[in-house]
Amino acid sequence: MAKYEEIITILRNRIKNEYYPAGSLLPKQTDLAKEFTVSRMTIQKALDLLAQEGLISSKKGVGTTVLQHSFLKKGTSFVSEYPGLSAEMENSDHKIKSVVIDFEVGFPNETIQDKLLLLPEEPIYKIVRLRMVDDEPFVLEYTYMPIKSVPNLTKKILENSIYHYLKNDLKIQITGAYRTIRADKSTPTDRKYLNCTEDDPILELRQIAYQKGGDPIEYSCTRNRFDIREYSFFDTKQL
Amino acid sequence: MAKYEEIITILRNRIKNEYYPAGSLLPKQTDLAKEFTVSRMTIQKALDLLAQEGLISSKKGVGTTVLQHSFLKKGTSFVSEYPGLSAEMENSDHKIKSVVIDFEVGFPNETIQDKLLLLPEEPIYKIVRLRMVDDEPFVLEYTYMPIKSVPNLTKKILENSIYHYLKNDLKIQITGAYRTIRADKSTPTDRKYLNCTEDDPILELRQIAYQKGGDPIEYSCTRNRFDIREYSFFDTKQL
DNA sequence: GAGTGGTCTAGACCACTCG
DNA sequence: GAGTGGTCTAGACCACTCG
Repeated sequence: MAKYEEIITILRNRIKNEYYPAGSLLPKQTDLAKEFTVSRMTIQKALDLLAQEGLISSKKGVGTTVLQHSFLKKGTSFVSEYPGLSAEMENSDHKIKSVVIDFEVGFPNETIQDKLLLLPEEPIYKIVRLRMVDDEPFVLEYTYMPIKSVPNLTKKILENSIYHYLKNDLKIQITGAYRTIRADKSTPTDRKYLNCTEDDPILELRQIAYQKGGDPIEYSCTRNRFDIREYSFFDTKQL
Repeated sequence: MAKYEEIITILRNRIKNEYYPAGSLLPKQTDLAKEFTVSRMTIQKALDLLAQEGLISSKKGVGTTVLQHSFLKKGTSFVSEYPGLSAEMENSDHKIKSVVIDFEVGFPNETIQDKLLLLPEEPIYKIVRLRMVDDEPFVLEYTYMPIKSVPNLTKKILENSIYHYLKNDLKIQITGAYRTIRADKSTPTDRKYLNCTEDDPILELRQIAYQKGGDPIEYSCTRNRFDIREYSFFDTKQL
Protein backbone atom coordinates (compact mmCIF):
# COMPACT_ATOMS: atom_id res chain seq x y z
CA MET A 1 0.00 0.00 0.00
CA ALA A 2 1.32 3.39 -0.99
CA LYS A 3 2.00 6.01 1.65
CA TYR A 4 -0.58 8.39 0.22
CA GLU A 5 -3.21 5.66 0.41
CA GLU A 6 -2.51 5.03 4.07
CA ILE A 7 -2.70 8.75 4.74
CA ILE A 8 -6.05 8.94 2.95
CA THR A 9 -7.44 6.16 5.13
CA ILE A 10 -6.24 7.84 8.32
CA LEU A 11 -7.49 11.31 7.38
CA ARG A 12 -10.83 9.95 6.18
CA ASN A 13 -11.33 8.28 9.54
CA ARG A 14 -10.39 11.42 11.41
CA ILE A 15 -13.00 13.32 9.43
CA LYS A 16 -15.70 10.69 9.94
CA ASN A 17 -14.92 10.52 13.67
CA GLU A 18 -15.06 14.31 13.80
CA TYR A 19 -11.54 14.49 15.14
CA TYR A 20 -11.43 17.08 12.39
CA PRO A 21 -14.96 18.48 12.74
CA ALA A 22 -17.00 19.62 9.75
CA GLY A 23 -16.26 23.23 8.94
CA SER A 24 -12.86 23.23 10.61
CA LEU A 25 -9.50 23.64 8.95
CA LEU A 26 -7.14 20.70 8.59
CA PRO A 27 -3.57 21.21 9.84
CA LYS A 28 -1.50 22.89 7.17
CA GLN A 29 0.22 20.71 4.59
CA THR A 30 3.68 21.14 6.07
CA ASP A 31 2.43 20.02 9.49
CA LEU A 32 0.72 16.97 8.03
CA ALA A 33 3.93 16.20 6.16
CA LYS A 34 5.84 16.32 9.44
CA GLU A 35 3.29 14.18 11.26
CA PHE A 36 3.40 11.41 8.66
CA THR A 37 7.10 11.99 7.92
CA VAL A 38 6.51 12.29 4.20
CA SER A 39 7.10 15.05 1.71
CA ARG A 40 4.54 17.72 1.06
CA MET A 41 3.86 16.31 -2.42
CA THR A 42 2.64 13.08 -0.87
CA ILE A 43 0.29 14.96 1.45
CA GLN A 44 -1.02 16.87 -1.53
CA LYS A 45 -1.75 13.69 -3.44
CA ALA A 46 -3.75 12.40 -0.48
CA LEU A 47 -5.63 15.69 -0.06
CA ASP A 48 -6.40 15.85 -3.79
CA LEU A 49 -8.07 12.49 -3.66
CA LEU A 50 -10.03 13.30 -0.53
CA ALA A 51 -11.24 16.45 -2.28
CA GLN A 52 -12.44 14.28 -5.14
CA GLU A 53 -14.47 12.27 -2.67
CA GLY A 54 -16.09 15.50 -1.61
CA LEU A 55 -14.76 15.41 1.94
CA ILE A 56 -12.55 18.48 1.92
CA SER A 57 -11.87 21.59 -0.13
CA SER A 58 -8.63 23.54 -0.31
CA LYS A 59 -8.34 27.24 -0.94
CA LYS A 60 -5.16 29.01 -1.80
CA GLY A 61 -4.00 31.37 0.91
CA VAL A 62 -6.50 30.01 3.41
CA GLY A 63 -6.25 26.31 4.09
CA THR A 64 -8.13 23.08 3.73
CA THR A 65 -11.67 22.92 5.10
CA VAL A 66 -13.63 19.86 6.12
CA LEU A 67 -16.86 20.07 4.16
CA GLN A 68 -20.14 19.77 5.98
CA HIS A 69 -22.39 17.62 3.92
CA SER A 70 -25.91 17.03 5.00
CA PHE A 71 -25.71 13.74 3.13
CA LEU A 72 -22.80 12.65 5.29
CA LYS A 73 -24.39 13.66 8.56
CA LYS A 74 -27.63 11.90 7.85
CA GLY A 75 -28.04 8.20 7.37
CA THR A 76 -28.63 8.87 3.68
CA SER A 77 -27.70 5.84 1.67
CA PHE A 78 -24.79 7.09 -0.36
CA VAL A 79 -25.25 4.62 -3.15
CA SER A 80 -22.15 4.77 -5.24
CA GLU A 81 -23.71 1.72 -6.75
CA TYR A 82 -21.50 0.57 -9.54
CA PRO A 83 -19.43 -2.35 -8.31
CA GLY A 84 -22.74 -4.04 -8.86
CA LEU A 85 -25.55 -4.92 -6.59
CA SER A 86 -23.66 -7.61 -4.69
CA ALA A 87 -20.88 -5.28 -3.59
CA GLU A 88 -23.38 -2.62 -2.63
CA MET A 89 -25.26 -4.99 -0.39
CA GLU A 90 -22.21 -6.82 0.89
CA ASN A 91 -22.09 -5.24 4.31
CA SER A 92 -25.81 -5.21 4.86
CA ASP A 93 -28.19 -7.75 6.23
CA HIS A 94 -30.13 -8.05 3.02
CA LYS A 95 -30.41 -11.32 1.24
CA ILE A 96 -29.44 -11.08 -2.42
CA LYS A 97 -30.46 -13.60 -4.99
CA SER A 98 -30.06 -13.59 -8.76
CA VAL A 99 -32.50 -15.50 -10.90
CA VAL A 100 -31.04 -16.26 -14.32
CA ILE A 101 -33.85 -15.69 -16.77
CA ASP A 102 -31.80 -16.15 -19.90
CA PHE A 103 -28.20 -17.16 -20.58
CA GLU A 104 -27.20 -17.52 -24.20
CA VAL A 105 -24.29 -17.24 -26.55
CA GLY A 106 -24.51 -15.56 -29.93
CA PHE A 107 -23.10 -13.03 -32.33
CA PRO A 108 -23.43 -9.36 -31.45
CA ASN A 109 -25.90 -7.17 -33.27
CA GLU A 110 -24.79 -3.77 -34.54
CA THR A 111 -25.47 -1.93 -31.32
CA ILE A 112 -23.45 -4.36 -29.26
CA GLN A 113 -20.63 -4.45 -31.82
CA ASP A 114 -20.51 -0.72 -31.54
CA LYS A 115 -20.61 -0.50 -27.75
CA LEU A 116 -18.11 -3.29 -27.12
CA LEU A 117 -15.95 -2.60 -30.20
CA LEU A 118 -16.42 -6.12 -31.57
CA LEU A 119 -16.45 -7.66 -35.02
CA PRO A 120 -19.69 -9.33 -36.13
CA GLU A 121 -18.04 -12.75 -35.76
CA GLU A 122 -16.83 -12.28 -32.19
CA PRO A 123 -19.29 -14.14 -29.99
CA ILE A 124 -20.80 -12.73 -26.85
CA TYR A 125 -22.77 -13.83 -23.83
CA LYS A 126 -26.28 -12.50 -23.53
CA ILE A 127 -27.52 -12.62 -19.99
CA VAL A 128 -30.82 -11.60 -18.44
CA ARG A 129 -31.03 -11.69 -14.68
CA LEU A 130 -33.61 -10.68 -12.14
CA ARG A 131 -31.90 -9.51 -8.97
CA MET A 132 -33.86 -10.03 -5.81
CA VAL A 133 -33.32 -8.34 -2.46
CA ASP A 134 -34.98 -10.04 0.49
CA ASP A 135 -37.03 -12.08 -1.98
CA GLU A 136 -38.51 -8.94 -3.52
CA PRO A 137 -37.82 -8.24 -7.20
CA PHE A 138 -35.42 -5.34 -7.42
CA VAL A 139 -33.87 -4.88 -10.83
CA LEU A 140 -33.96 -6.53 -14.22
CA GLU A 141 -30.50 -6.65 -15.75
CA TYR A 142 -29.48 -7.24 -19.36
CA THR A 143 -25.76 -7.92 -19.71
CA TYR A 144 -23.58 -8.44 -22.79
CA MET A 145 -19.96 -9.55 -22.51
CA PRO A 146 -17.41 -10.71 -25.09
CA ILE A 147 -16.59 -14.39 -24.66
CA LYS A 148 -12.93 -13.78 -25.46
CA SER A 149 -12.63 -11.54 -22.39
CA VAL A 150 -14.70 -13.61 -19.98
CA PRO A 151 -14.03 -17.31 -20.50
CA ASN A 152 -15.86 -20.08 -18.70
CA LEU A 153 -18.84 -18.14 -17.44
CA THR A 154 -21.32 -20.43 -15.72
CA LYS A 155 -24.87 -20.19 -14.49
CA LYS A 156 -23.50 -20.66 -10.99
CA ILE A 157 -21.41 -17.50 -11.34
CA LEU A 158 -24.38 -15.57 -12.70
CA GLU A 159 -26.43 -16.54 -9.68
CA ASN A 160 -23.83 -14.91 -7.50
CA SER A 161 -21.72 -11.99 -8.67
CA ILE A 162 -20.15 -11.46 -12.08
CA TYR A 163 -17.91 -8.78 -10.61
CA HIS A 164 -16.45 -11.12 -8.02
CA TYR A 165 -15.64 -13.60 -10.78
CA LEU A 166 -13.97 -10.93 -12.90
CA LYS A 167 -11.99 -9.56 -10.02
CA ASN A 168 -11.02 -12.61 -8.01
CA ASP A 169 -10.79 -15.36 -10.62
CA LEU A 170 -9.96 -13.62 -13.86
CA LYS A 171 -7.96 -10.85 -12.18
CA ILE A 172 -9.67 -8.29 -14.38
CA GLN A 173 -9.77 -4.79 -13.01
CA ILE A 174 -12.52 -2.46 -14.06
CA THR A 175 -11.21 1.07 -14.23
CA GLY A 176 -14.20 3.06 -15.29
CA ALA A 177 -17.54 3.10 -16.97
CA TYR A 178 -19.54 5.34 -19.22
CA ARG A 179 -23.04 5.58 -17.83
CA THR A 180 -26.35 6.93 -19.04
CA ILE A 181 -29.38 7.28 -16.81
CA ARG A 182 -32.90 7.86 -18.06
CA ALA A 183 -36.52 7.31 -17.17
CA ASP A 184 -38.76 5.11 -19.28
CA LYS A 185 -42.26 3.66 -19.38
CA SER A 186 -42.51 0.08 -18.25
CA THR A 187 -42.65 -2.72 -20.82
CA PRO A 188 -44.67 -5.93 -20.41
CA THR A 189 -41.43 -7.71 -19.52
CA ASP A 190 -40.65 -5.16 -16.81
CA ARG A 191 -44.13 -5.60 -15.37
CA LYS A 192 -43.89 -9.37 -15.43
CA TYR A 193 -40.65 -9.57 -13.48
CA LEU A 194 -40.52 -6.38 -11.45
CA ASN A 195 -44.11 -6.73 -10.38
CA CYS A 196 -45.02 -3.15 -11.23
CA THR A 197 -48.07 -1.57 -12.81
CA GLU A 198 -48.51 0.00 -16.21
CA ASP A 199 -48.20 3.55 -14.98
CA ASP A 200 -45.11 2.87 -12.86
CA PRO A 201 -42.05 4.43 -14.46
CA ILE A 202 -38.75 2.59 -14.80
CA LEU A 203 -35.35 4.03 -13.94
CA GLU A 204 -32.87 2.76 -16.49
CA LEU A 205 -29.07 2.73 -16.25
CA ARG A 206 -27.03 1.74 -19.27
CA GLN A 207 -23.32 1.37 -18.95
CA ILE A 208 -20.21 0.34 -20.82
CA ALA A 209 -17.57 -0.85 -18.35
CA TYR A 210 -13.89 -0.72 -19.29
CA GLN A 211 -11.10 -2.85 -17.98
CA LYS A 212 -7.60 -1.64 -17.28
CA GLY A 213 -5.97 -0.97 -20.61
CA GLY A 214 -9.16 0.31 -22.11
CA ASP A 215 -11.00 -2.67 -23.58
CA PRO A 216 -14.73 -2.60 -23.03
CA ILE A 217 -15.75 -5.66 -21.04
CA GLU A 218 -19.45 -5.21 -20.45
CA TYR A 219 -22.46 -3.48 -21.86
CA SER A 220 -25.43 -3.63 -19.60
CA CYS A 221 -28.89 -2.21 -19.17
CA THR A 222 -30.40 -2.15 -15.71
CA ARG A 223 -34.13 -1.58 -15.33
CA ASN A 224 -35.08 -0.50 -11.81
CA ARG A 225 -38.40 -0.18 -10.05
CA PHE A 226 -38.77 3.59 -9.68
CA ASP A 227 -39.81 3.48 -6.03
CA ILE A 228 -36.89 1.60 -4.52
CA ARG A 229 -33.87 2.79 -6.41
CA GLU A 230 -32.06 6.02 -7.06
CA TYR A 231 -28.54 6.90 -8.08
CA SER A 232 -26.44 9.27 -6.00
CA PHE A 233 -22.93 10.50 -6.49
CA PHE A 234 -20.63 13.33 -5.68
CA ASP A 235 -19.45 15.18 -8.73
CA THR A 236 -16.41 17.41 -8.64
CA LYS A 237 -16.22 19.75 -11.54
CA GLN A 238 -14.73 23.15 -11.88
CA LEU A 239 -17.36 25.31 -13.50
CA MET B 1 -2.42 28.79 -16.92
CA ALA B 2 -0.40 26.01 -15.36
CA LYS B 3 1.93 23.93 -17.49
CA TYR B 4 0.02 20.74 -16.85
CA GLU B 5 -3.18 22.40 -17.99
CA GLU B 6 -1.61 23.43 -21.27
CA ILE B 7 -0.30 19.92 -21.77
CA ILE B 8 -3.76 18.49 -21.12
CA THR B 9 -5.26 20.74 -23.78
CA ILE B 10 -2.61 19.75 -26.32
CA LEU B 11 -2.83 16.04 -25.63
CA ARG B 12 -6.62 16.09 -25.62
CA ASN B 13 -6.58 17.67 -29.06
CA ARG B 14 -4.08 15.15 -30.37
CA ILE B 15 -6.37 12.36 -29.20
CA LYS B 16 -9.48 13.93 -30.68
CA ASN B 17 -7.70 14.58 -33.99
CA GLU B 18 -6.46 10.99 -33.94
CA TYR B 19 -2.87 12.12 -34.09
CA TYR B 20 -2.75 9.56 -31.29
CA PRO B 21 -5.27 7.05 -32.66
CA ALA B 22 -7.62 5.11 -30.41
CA GLY B 23 -5.99 1.93 -29.19
CA SER B 24 -2.45 3.21 -29.69
CA LEU B 25 0.13 3.88 -27.03
CA LEU B 26 1.10 7.41 -26.12
CA PRO B 27 4.81 8.23 -26.14
CA LYS B 28 6.36 7.23 -22.86
CA GLN B 29 6.34 9.71 -20.01
CA THR B 30 10.02 10.58 -20.29
CA ASP B 31 9.60 11.39 -23.99
CA LEU B 32 6.58 13.56 -23.32
CA ALA B 33 8.57 15.29 -20.58
CA LYS B 34 11.34 16.03 -23.09
CA GLU B 35 8.92 17.27 -25.74
CA PHE B 36 7.25 19.74 -23.39
CA THR B 37 10.48 20.44 -21.49
CA VAL B 38 8.89 19.73 -18.13
CA SER B 39 9.57 17.22 -15.42
CA ARG B 40 8.01 13.79 -15.47
CA MET B 41 5.83 14.69 -12.47
CA THR B 42 4.13 17.39 -14.51
CA ILE B 43 3.44 14.95 -17.33
CA GLN B 44 1.98 12.53 -14.82
CA LYS B 45 -0.34 15.15 -13.43
CA ALA B 46 -1.62 15.84 -16.93
CA LEU B 47 -2.03 12.14 -17.73
CA ASP B 48 -3.83 11.50 -14.43
CA LEU B 49 -6.42 14.10 -15.27
CA LEU B 50 -6.88 12.84 -18.82
CA ALA B 51 -7.42 9.36 -17.36
CA GLN B 52 -10.13 10.84 -15.15
CA GLU B 53 -11.82 12.17 -18.25
CA GLY B 54 -11.83 8.63 -19.58
CA LEU B 55 -9.56 9.38 -22.53
CA ILE B 56 -6.54 7.25 -21.62
CA SER B 57 -5.54 4.46 -19.30
CA SER B 58 -2.05 3.73 -17.99
CA LYS B 59 -0.73 0.32 -17.08
CA LYS B 60 2.45 -0.30 -15.17
CA GLY B 61 5.11 -1.98 -17.24
CA VAL B 62 3.23 -1.40 -20.48
CA GLY B 63 2.41 2.20 -21.24
CA THR B 64 -0.49 4.57 -21.69
CA THR B 65 -3.24 3.57 -24.11
CA VAL B 66 -5.70 5.83 -25.87
CA LEU B 67 -9.11 4.41 -25.03
CA GLN B 68 -11.54 3.70 -27.81
CA HIS B 69 -14.91 4.84 -26.70
CA SER B 70 -17.89 4.23 -28.87
CA PHE B 71 -19.43 7.26 -27.23
CA LEU B 72 -16.56 9.42 -28.40
CA LYS B 73 -16.58 8.15 -31.95
CA LYS B 74 -20.28 8.64 -32.41
CA GLY B 75 -22.07 11.93 -32.27
CA THR B 76 -23.50 10.85 -28.92
CA SER B 77 -24.33 13.89 -26.89
CA PHE B 78 -21.97 13.62 -23.99
CA VAL B 79 -24.09 15.62 -21.63
CA SER B 80 -21.94 16.42 -18.68
CA GLU B 81 -24.86 18.59 -17.87
CA TYR B 82 -24.15 20.32 -14.63
CA PRO B 83 -22.98 23.83 -15.35
CA GLY B 84 -26.67 24.23 -15.96
CA LEU B 85 -28.73 24.22 -19.05
CA SER B 86 -27.39 27.50 -20.40
CA ALA B 87 -23.79 26.34 -20.41
CA GLU B 88 -24.77 23.05 -21.96
CA MET B 89 -26.54 24.74 -24.83
CA GLU B 90 -24.06 27.56 -25.19
CA ASN B 91 -22.33 26.33 -28.29
CA SER B 92 -25.41 25.04 -29.99
CA ASP B 93 -27.95 26.70 -32.20
CA HIS B 94 -30.78 26.13 -29.79
CA LYS B 95 -32.75 29.01 -28.38
CA ILE B 96 -32.96 28.91 -24.61
CA LYS B 97 -35.57 30.77 -22.66
CA SER B 98 -36.44 30.68 -18.99
CA VAL B 99 -39.92 31.51 -17.84
CA VAL B 100 -39.99 32.53 -14.20
CA ILE B 101 -43.05 30.89 -12.73
CA ASP B 102 -42.40 31.84 -9.16
CA PHE B 103 -39.81 34.00 -7.43
CA GLU B 104 -40.18 34.45 -3.70
CA VAL B 105 -38.27 35.08 -0.53
CA GLY B 106 -38.96 33.23 2.69
CA PHE B 107 -37.62 31.23 5.57
CA PRO B 108 -36.36 27.73 4.86
CA ASN B 109 -38.37 24.69 5.91
CA GLU B 110 -36.61 21.84 7.68
CA THR B 111 -35.55 20.05 4.52
CA ILE B 112 -33.96 23.14 3.07
CA GLN B 113 -32.32 24.06 6.38
CA ASP B 114 -30.82 20.61 6.38
CA LYS B 115 -29.64 20.59 2.79
CA LEU B 116 -28.20 24.11 2.82
CA LEU B 117 -27.04 24.03 6.46
CA LEU B 118 -29.09 27.08 7.40
CA LEU B 119 -30.74 28.33 10.54
CA PRO B 120 -34.54 28.72 10.46
CA GLU B 121 -34.13 32.52 10.44
CA GLU B 122 -31.77 32.70 7.48
CA PRO B 123 -33.89 33.72 4.50
CA ILE B 124 -33.73 32.04 1.13
CA TYR B 125 -34.89 32.56 -2.42
CA LYS B 126 -37.44 30.13 -3.74
CA ILE B 127 -37.44 30.00 -7.49
CA VAL B 128 -39.51 28.01 -9.95
CA ARG B 129 -38.52 28.23 -13.58
CA LEU B 130 -39.63 26.55 -16.76
CA ARG B 131 -36.71 26.21 -19.11
CA MET B 132 -37.61 26.21 -22.78
CA VAL B 133 -35.47 25.02 -25.65
CA ASP B 134 -36.56 26.20 -29.09
CA ASP B 135 -39.86 27.27 -27.51
CA GLU B 136 -40.57 23.72 -26.35
CA PRO B 137 -40.91 23.09 -22.61
CA PHE B 138 -37.88 21.17 -21.46
CA VAL B 139 -37.45 21.10 -17.71
CA LEU B 140 -39.17 22.41 -14.64
CA GLU B 141 -36.67 23.63 -12.10
CA TYR B 142 -37.12 24.34 -8.38
CA THR B 143 -34.20 26.23 -6.90
CA TYR B 144 -33.43 27.30 -3.32
CA MET B 145 -30.51 29.59 -2.50
CA PRO B 146 -29.47 31.41 0.67
CA ILE B 147 -29.88 35.17 0.31
CA LYS B 148 -26.71 35.83 2.27
CA SER B 149 -24.69 34.01 -0.41
CA VAL B 150 -26.47 35.38 -3.47
CA PRO B 151 -27.33 39.03 -3.01
CA ASN B 152 -29.32 41.10 -5.45
CA LEU B 153 -30.87 38.34 -7.47
CA THR B 154 -33.31 39.73 -10.03
CA LYS B 155 -35.95 38.34 -12.32
CA LYS B 156 -33.80 39.44 -15.21
CA ILE B 157 -30.97 37.18 -14.03
CA LEU B 158 -33.35 34.28 -13.57
CA GLU B 159 -34.53 34.65 -17.13
CA ASN B 160 -30.97 34.13 -18.26
CA SER B 161 -28.49 32.06 -16.32
CA ILE B 162 -28.01 31.91 -12.55
CA TYR B 163 -24.63 30.25 -13.08
CA HIS B 164 -23.33 33.09 -15.19
CA TYR B 165 -24.33 35.54 -12.47
CA LEU B 166 -22.64 33.49 -9.76
CA LYS B 167 -19.49 33.06 -11.77
CA ASN B 168 -19.05 36.36 -13.55
CA ASP B 169 -20.62 38.87 -11.20
CA LEU B 170 -20.33 37.33 -7.74
CA LYS B 171 -17.07 35.51 -8.54
CA ILE B 172 -18.42 32.42 -6.83
CA GLN B 173 -16.84 29.18 -7.97
CA ILE B 174 -18.81 25.97 -7.70
CA THR B 175 -16.48 23.13 -6.94
CA GLY B 176 -18.78 20.16 -6.74
CA ALA B 177 -22.26 18.88 -6.21
CA TYR B 178 -23.98 15.97 -4.58
CA ARG B 179 -26.53 14.61 -7.01
CA THR B 180 -29.37 12.14 -6.85
CA ILE B 181 -31.21 10.90 -9.91
CA ARG B 182 -34.52 9.07 -9.82
CA ALA B 183 -37.63 8.39 -11.86
CA ASP B 184 -41.03 9.56 -10.72
CA LYS B 185 -44.64 9.72 -11.82
CA SER B 186 -45.74 13.06 -13.18
CA THR B 187 -47.65 15.48 -10.97
CA PRO B 188 -50.40 17.81 -12.19
CA THR B 189 -47.86 20.65 -12.10
CA ASP B 190 -45.44 18.68 -14.26
CA ARG B 191 -48.20 17.97 -16.76
CA LYS B 192 -49.31 21.59 -16.84
CA TYR B 193 -45.90 23.02 -17.67
CA LEU B 194 -44.03 20.19 -19.37
CA ASN B 195 -46.97 19.34 -21.55
CA CYS B 196 -46.81 15.62 -20.82
CA THR B 197 -49.48 13.00 -20.22
CA GLU B 198 -50.41 11.19 -17.05
CA ASP B 199 -48.52 8.02 -17.91
CA ASP B 200 -45.35 9.84 -18.95
CA PRO B 201 -42.63 9.35 -16.37
CA ILE B 202 -40.44 12.18 -15.09
CA LEU B 203 -36.67 12.05 -14.73
CA GLU B 204 -35.73 13.95 -11.59
CA LEU B 205 -32.33 15.31 -10.60
CA ARG B 206 -31.84 16.76 -7.14
CA GLN B 207 -28.58 18.42 -6.29
CA ILE B 208 -26.80 20.33 -3.59
CA ALA B 209 -24.08 22.49 -5.15
CA TYR B 210 -21.09 23.59 -3.08
CA GLN B 211 -18.93 26.63 -3.55
CA LYS B 212 -15.22 26.76 -3.05
CA GLY B 213 -14.57 26.46 0.67
CA GLY B 214 -17.46 24.08 1.12
CA ASP B 215 -20.55 26.17 1.77
CA PRO B 216 -23.68 24.86 0.08
CA ILE B 217 -24.98 27.49 -2.32
CA GLU B 218 -27.91 25.83 -4.03
CA TYR B 219 -30.42 23.09 -3.55
CA SER B 220 -32.39 22.33 -6.65
CA CYS B 221 -34.79 19.83 -8.07
CA THR B 222 -35.01 19.46 -11.82
CA ARG B 223 -37.98 17.66 -13.34
CA ASN B 224 -37.32 16.53 -16.92
CA ARG B 225 -39.58 15.18 -19.63
CA PHE B 226 -38.49 11.55 -19.88
CA ASP B 227 -38.25 11.50 -23.67
CA ILE B 228 -35.85 14.35 -24.26
CA ARG B 229 -33.39 14.16 -21.44
CA GLU B 230 -30.89 11.71 -20.05
CA TYR B 231 -27.80 12.06 -17.90
CA SER B 232 -24.47 10.67 -19.04
CA PHE B 233 -21.10 10.70 -17.39
CA PHE B 234 -17.85 8.87 -17.27
CA ASP B 235 -17.15 7.37 -13.90
CA THR B 236 -13.66 6.34 -12.88
CA LYS B 237 -13.62 4.04 -9.96
CA GLN B 238 -11.23 1.34 -8.95
CA LEU B 239 -13.31 -1.67 -8.13
C1' DG C 1 4.08 40.97 5.72
C1' DA C 2 2.98 36.44 7.33
C1' DG C 3 0.84 32.33 6.20
C1' DT C 4 -1.37 29.32 3.17
C1' DG C 5 -1.96 26.07 -0.88
C1' DG C 6 -0.59 25.30 -6.13
C1' DT C 7 2.87 24.17 -9.13
C1' DC C 8 7.18 22.50 -10.55
C1' DT C 9 11.85 20.31 -10.64
C1' DA C 10 15.53 16.65 -11.07
C1' DG C 11 16.43 13.20 -9.36
C1' DA C 12 15.59 8.23 -7.07
C1' DC C 13 13.82 3.52 -6.31
C1' DC C 14 10.50 0.16 -7.10
C1' DA C 15 6.92 -3.07 -9.33
C1' DC C 16 5.19 -4.61 -13.18
C1' DT C 17 5.23 -6.68 -18.10
C1' DC C 18 7.30 -8.74 -21.85
C1' DG C 19 10.10 -11.77 -24.55
C1' DG D 1 17.12 -7.87 -18.72
C1' DA D 2 15.06 -3.90 -20.85
C1' DG D 3 11.39 -0.88 -20.71
C1' DT D 4 7.45 1.02 -18.69
C1' DG D 5 4.52 3.62 -15.20
C1' DG D 6 3.82 4.52 -9.85
C1' DT D 7 5.54 6.58 -5.96
C1' DC D 8 8.33 9.56 -3.35
C1' DT D 9 11.68 13.21 -1.93
C1' DA D 10 13.55 17.88 -0.58
C1' DG D 11 13.70 21.51 -2.10
C1' DA D 12 11.97 26.03 -4.82
C1' DC D 13 9.03 29.87 -6.39
C1' DC D 14 4.67 31.84 -6.89
C1' DA D 15 -0.30 33.48 -6.10
C1' DC D 16 -3.60 34.14 -3.09
C1' DT D 17 -5.81 35.81 1.48
C1' DC D 18 -5.89 38.24 5.56
C1' DG D 19 -5.28 41.88 8.81
